[in-house]
Amino acid sequence: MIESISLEQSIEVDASLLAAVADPTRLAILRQLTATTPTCVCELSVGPTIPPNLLSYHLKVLRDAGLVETTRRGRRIDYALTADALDRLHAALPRH
Amino acid sequence: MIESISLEQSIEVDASLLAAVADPTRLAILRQLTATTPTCVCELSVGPTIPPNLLSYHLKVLRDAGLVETTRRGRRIDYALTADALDRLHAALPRH
DNA sequence: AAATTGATTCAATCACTATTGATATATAGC
DNA sequence: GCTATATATCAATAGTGATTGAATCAATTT
Repeated sequence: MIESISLEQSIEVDASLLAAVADPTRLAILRQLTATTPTCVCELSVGPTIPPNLLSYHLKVLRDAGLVETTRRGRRIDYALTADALDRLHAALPRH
Repeated sequence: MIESISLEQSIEVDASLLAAVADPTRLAILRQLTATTPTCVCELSVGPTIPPNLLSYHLKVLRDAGLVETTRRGRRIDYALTADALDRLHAALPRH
């Protein structure tokens, strides 16, 4: 199977994983969840005045990337990092 | 100095650093430079048929992010990772 | 069961980034 | 000096992602 010149599958996957965190709002969310997890959406403070629907959008991007997962608690929804989130992110970057 | 709710400076900086590598072409370049550095532009193979000016554009994004640096060798221009490129990238991600 | 709270979804717009095509610059060889 | 090679820059377009505003859904409270 000749694969020499084309972009490998893992590159596309890794690049889109990195894209999921290459945004100030989402990186802030990720850091906050790394520090204290799980955290309900209402307690995430990632900026002066980020509207709830925009926060929802960014959380969805992180969910779709498999970096966070949710559990409902009453009317709250708690967000937590997935088990392999940080490993997968670091693995996407080259290491010397 | 009250800083509680706003996005910290480092978040914006780190997010844009990650954005520089959150692209399949640039991630491929970065990996190739990690493996064999320095490498002249003409020897970078990051896709089936990437036009030279597009490659130039992506290299400029990496240069502007301070991730790569150049040295001229005849009519060639060699690209190499900067000394702290990989450290800065990993530092931008949270670690458990 | 109506009202409230916490969060998501949808459609539309705005903003940014990647790509293309053409032109320019620098070095080397003839 | 002219031509060819290697790379970069510029302007325009296309494509993608973030933001906004309105509407919806689910769980709780009264």
